[in-house]
Amino acid sequence: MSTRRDTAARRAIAAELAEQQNFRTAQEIHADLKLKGASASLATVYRNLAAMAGTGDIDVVLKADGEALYRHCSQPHHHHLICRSCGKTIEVRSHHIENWLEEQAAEHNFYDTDHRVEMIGLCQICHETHSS
Amino acid sequence: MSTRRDTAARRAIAAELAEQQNFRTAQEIHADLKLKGASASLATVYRNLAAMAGTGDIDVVLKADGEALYRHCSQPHHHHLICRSCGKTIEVRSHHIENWLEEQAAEHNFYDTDHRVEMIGLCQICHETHSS
DNA sequence: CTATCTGCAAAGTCTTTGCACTTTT
DNA sequence: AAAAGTGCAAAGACTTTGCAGATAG
Repeated sequence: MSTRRDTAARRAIAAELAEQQNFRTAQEIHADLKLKGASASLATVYRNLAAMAGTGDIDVVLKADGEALYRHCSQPHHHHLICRSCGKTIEVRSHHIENWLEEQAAEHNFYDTDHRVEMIGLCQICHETHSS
Repeated sequence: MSTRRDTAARRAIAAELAEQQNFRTAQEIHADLKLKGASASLATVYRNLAAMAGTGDIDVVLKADGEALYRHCSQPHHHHLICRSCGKTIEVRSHHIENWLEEQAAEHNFYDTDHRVEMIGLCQICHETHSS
């Protein structure tokens, strides 16, 4: 699982990730593949996602309950604004933030730093729905 | 478990959290309590931590593998710089960041937002150790 | 043909829950 | 006593792993 052969399962998983814009759980990806006929076992989905995440091919974040969310690695460096109800994600970016983060790391003598900024809330639509 | 009675278990858990500065897992807290004689069942530890986190009495973050880390609620709002090797945590804070985050949320019409900023890297000590 | 990958099912972790019993109030 | 908390063990959810069979190179 360290190397990366071009298998049907891996292709299907990669395709599924490429097709969807939002973060998905391994379970969802597995279910979607099954629906589309291009099934792969849950174990295989996990193994491939882990491999892809390991090589940096895909992004991973953790939901509030600890479940992992995967998404195909995108664009330049950025962060997320996530709706806690519908899961909609908006990418945000700012040089200010990046700079500040790097300054902090340097100031405290940290090396090989990486960071993650996540904001969760209710998007307008869900907010309106909930308050009805 | 919604209200908060003054029980031995809750006191022991709160004391344990107050005593330690770093983030601990529920399992660790449970083990430590057992060692100190002031044991409480794992289920009780979880129930109390959940209750305390719910009322905002303690902070919760998720480890990379999804396990929850708890820590007695500290100071004002802040974020963390964590050593990926030894786990040392440094708290960082900045009005700039907070403001920027709020602006972003507002700009995208998000409500009831919360956010988390985490930086991980190697602290100086671990960096030196690793490169030997 | 050999190294890998996949499926399946069993096993592991962390966490939650049902229920009878105990402690608070 | 009534209400809330606790322990224990069973149950859940997500993820990992062992192993035989299938597949890529």
